[in-house]
Amino acid sequence: MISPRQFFTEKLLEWNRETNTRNMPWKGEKNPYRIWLSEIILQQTRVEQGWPYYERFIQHYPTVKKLAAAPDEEVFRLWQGLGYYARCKNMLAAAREITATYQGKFPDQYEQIKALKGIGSYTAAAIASFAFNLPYAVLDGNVFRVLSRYFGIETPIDSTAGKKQFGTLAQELLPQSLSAEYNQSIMDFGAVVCKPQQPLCGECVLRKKCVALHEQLVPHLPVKTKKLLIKKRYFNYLLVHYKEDIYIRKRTDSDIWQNLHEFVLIETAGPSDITALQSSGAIDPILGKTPFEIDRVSAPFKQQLTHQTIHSQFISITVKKAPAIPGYTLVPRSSLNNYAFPKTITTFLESNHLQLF
DNA sequence: AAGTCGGGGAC
DNA sequence: GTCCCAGACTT
Repeated sequence: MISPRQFFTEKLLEWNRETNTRNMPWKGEKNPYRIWLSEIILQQTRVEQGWPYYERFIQHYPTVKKLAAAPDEEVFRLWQGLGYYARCKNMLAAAREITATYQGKFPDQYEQIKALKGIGSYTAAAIASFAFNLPYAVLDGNVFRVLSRYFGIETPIDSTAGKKQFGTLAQELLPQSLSAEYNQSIMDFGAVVCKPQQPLCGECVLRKKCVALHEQLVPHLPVKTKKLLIKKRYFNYLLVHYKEDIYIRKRTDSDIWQNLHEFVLIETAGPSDITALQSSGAIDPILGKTPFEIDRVSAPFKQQLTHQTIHSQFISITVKKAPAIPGYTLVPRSSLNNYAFPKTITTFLESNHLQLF
């Protein structure tokens, strides 16, 4: 009698060879730089969303040295719209580390790979196995889901105990000589068959021994404990025009959108308008006594983030003298396409055809 | 151990 | 609205 574990591994590999038709530009790739780039882009990101970004980055930066030599702002512009911008910053740091320390040759040992910025246990295992055939099992959202269902494990995957338990199991299941193929198989299987919603249990090659299916636990697995708390925030953006220039700054606080740019921000606890902003004295510390003229006020914009709902509006004003606004700099409006902005701002800009009112 | 970091697609 | 995606880092 074949054990559940052996059944699992063999059926998975068989499914990959005979049934799996999932195709991606980096599949079968052996160039560690390309594998790394795809893994960074795809962290918490759907394949369909990351795909065009991957193509663009490979075109602009065919080697890690090219990426390392690129100006920060240019790279952030390419990353614009993809989210989780710390990935971009860490990616650049890693590219420069690889260039400086390893002469541009991607390190081929797990510990060296994992020591690079932005590379955690998942990405290190992915690079180690795909590029170098090292026996490290990947543990991502797909793997958690497939393992928890097939083995009927109810330990929360977002707990320390869960990560340890699933990590140990995943490593034990890995066929050491087939790490690349196996890792690819289990992730594709989780994405195509053992999906989060409406998994294809009817045609699943593991169904005979799937604990969750037999105990009707499929919709309840995997278990997560943390619940999401979503805050509402209200951003009032002043588009302060001086001649052909406008004020912007780079966000640096420990907050969302680090390293992206924005216009003059007044955050309020609730919905506000220009009259309320003036009477509350919120504008004084920014413009001082500089007289200004209100040109136009935009419709409200809403953007849903994982932990926050951002309500924003854009207020266009003109000044005849250029005040010193702390933290902000004047740049030509025509140069705005050289800077990376958050989605809510690019959406606003595009809705106005870059006319800024 | 818990919080936080984007944007988008499926339901 | 909800969930979650080829996770990692900070506090």
